[in-house]
Formats: sequence, C-alpha cells, structure tokens
Amino acid sequence: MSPRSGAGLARAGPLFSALGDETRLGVVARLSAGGPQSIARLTAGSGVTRQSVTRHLSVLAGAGLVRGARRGRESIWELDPKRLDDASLWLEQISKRWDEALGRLKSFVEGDG
Amino acid sequence: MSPRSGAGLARAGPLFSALGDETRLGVVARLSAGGPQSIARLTAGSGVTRQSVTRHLSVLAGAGLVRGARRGRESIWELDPKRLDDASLWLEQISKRWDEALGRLKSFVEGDG
DNA sequence: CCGATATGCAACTAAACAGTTGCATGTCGC
DNA sequence: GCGACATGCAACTGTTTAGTTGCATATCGG
Repeated sequence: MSPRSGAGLARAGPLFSALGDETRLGVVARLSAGGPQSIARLTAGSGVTRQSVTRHLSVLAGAGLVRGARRGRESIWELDPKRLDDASLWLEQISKRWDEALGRLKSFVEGDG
Repeated sequence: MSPRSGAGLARAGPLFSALGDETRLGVVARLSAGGPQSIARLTAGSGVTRQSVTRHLSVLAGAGLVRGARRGRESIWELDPKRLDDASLWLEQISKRWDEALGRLKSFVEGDG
C-alpha cells in the first residue's frame, strides 16, 4: 500500500503532470465553473487557439481528468472528479507518512530506540 | 474566492507542475517515508545522479514543497506538508464547483428557469 | 445546394527541461 | 596536513511540449 501503488493511485505522475500547466488548469477551472461545454466555448477567453485547447483536452483525457463526446457538430467535454479525488488521496497519504516519519524521528532522538 | 486566488492557492500551477515529474514524486515519496535526510541518501536508489536530485530538490523548494538547510558538510532536506494541503484544497474546490455546475444544469434542463 | 459554424489532422517552430559530465569548494576524522 | 566524503556550480545534449498555421471534414439552418 505504498503511495505509488495503492488505492488506484499507481499513476499519480501523469495526473499531476496534466495539472501542472497553467493553460490546462484554466481549462479545468473553466469546466468546473461552467459545466459541460464545447471546445469553442472553452477556447473563448482562454487566450490560446482552439487547437491548443483541443490538445490540452487530449492530455487531460489521457490522465483521466476529463471526458468528451461528439454531439452533432460539437464536442462536449466534462470533468471527471474521481481523478481529482485520487490526487487528493495521494497527497493525504504523503502528508500522513511524513507525520509518522517525524514521530519516529522524535522517538529516536529522545532515546526511545 | 476563486480557486485561482483563494486561500493561498494563487499559484497552484507551479505546485502541480513540481509534482508532475516521476523523479520528483519519487523524491517526495522518499522524504515522506524516511523523514529529513541528506542529498546523498536521497540519491541512493533514485536511479539518477546526485546533481539531478539536487536540481529536483531546487524545483520542489521553489514550489514551497520542501525545505533544506546545510548542516556541516551535508544538506538536510525535509517536506513542507502545508503545500500538500494547499494542493488538496484546490482540488476540493474544483470538485465542489463541478458538482454545483451539474446541479445548475440539472435545474435548467428540468425547466426550473 | 450553400454559407456558416465546429471540429479534426498534420507539419512546423521555439522554448523548457531532465539528465549528464567535469571541476571546484568545504567539511569530517586521523 | 591529508584522504575521504558531501555538496555546489557550470556547460552541454537530447527530448519533450506548448503554441502556431494551413487545410480538410462534417454538421446545422434555410
């Protein structure tokens, strides 16, 4: 149950990597605020071209963070909050382990070992 | 209180970007499991050179995730779990906003106005 | 059918970055 | 002082990637 293999968090790297881009964070924020929407609507106000947004959506989809489907001539994209929970869980695990490590260190220094 | 400006989360980008690298995630995991330790110890078993680890520590420090201090001839590094909490909080905000957006969409579709 | 809208695919450029090697500096133990 | 250990600094390379432009395809409304 290490943080890198437990609870469906085996691929935390690609997950954080997908979130580690300002433009992609903007897309995620826009999706979270406006609900499911098309690429054209996501592009408006993003400051980059439509193709750039498309590519970022593809990266986010690769990390399992978003999901899109063609509807007529539009492509509607939506968030997949499950992955966000996964990321949050990974962070909590690391934080917890750190506290435990500090506890062990304290015991050792105090002569418990 | 948008996710990009609220609660000390103004710079979520660099934060996730710092976490979005397998080698850095390894360093973070190793720190969290073993407590404060030197660069040499972090390097052992990392699969990369000491300079690479040093650089990654610098990046993590830039994001406020780790903190180091020279002690004798060694440089001891430790995790700063506060930033992990910040990241977790950001994720929760996004997730919450998404649920709200879906709620509004549902009301709209059902003819609430 | 036709114009407008919305997207997909492909090639190109420029910048960022991970990782390396080589050398210099400073500290510990004897 | 001397050898061993630990780190810092700098230059170089190869790869990845964000962003762009140009063109092709498919859908909607009349």
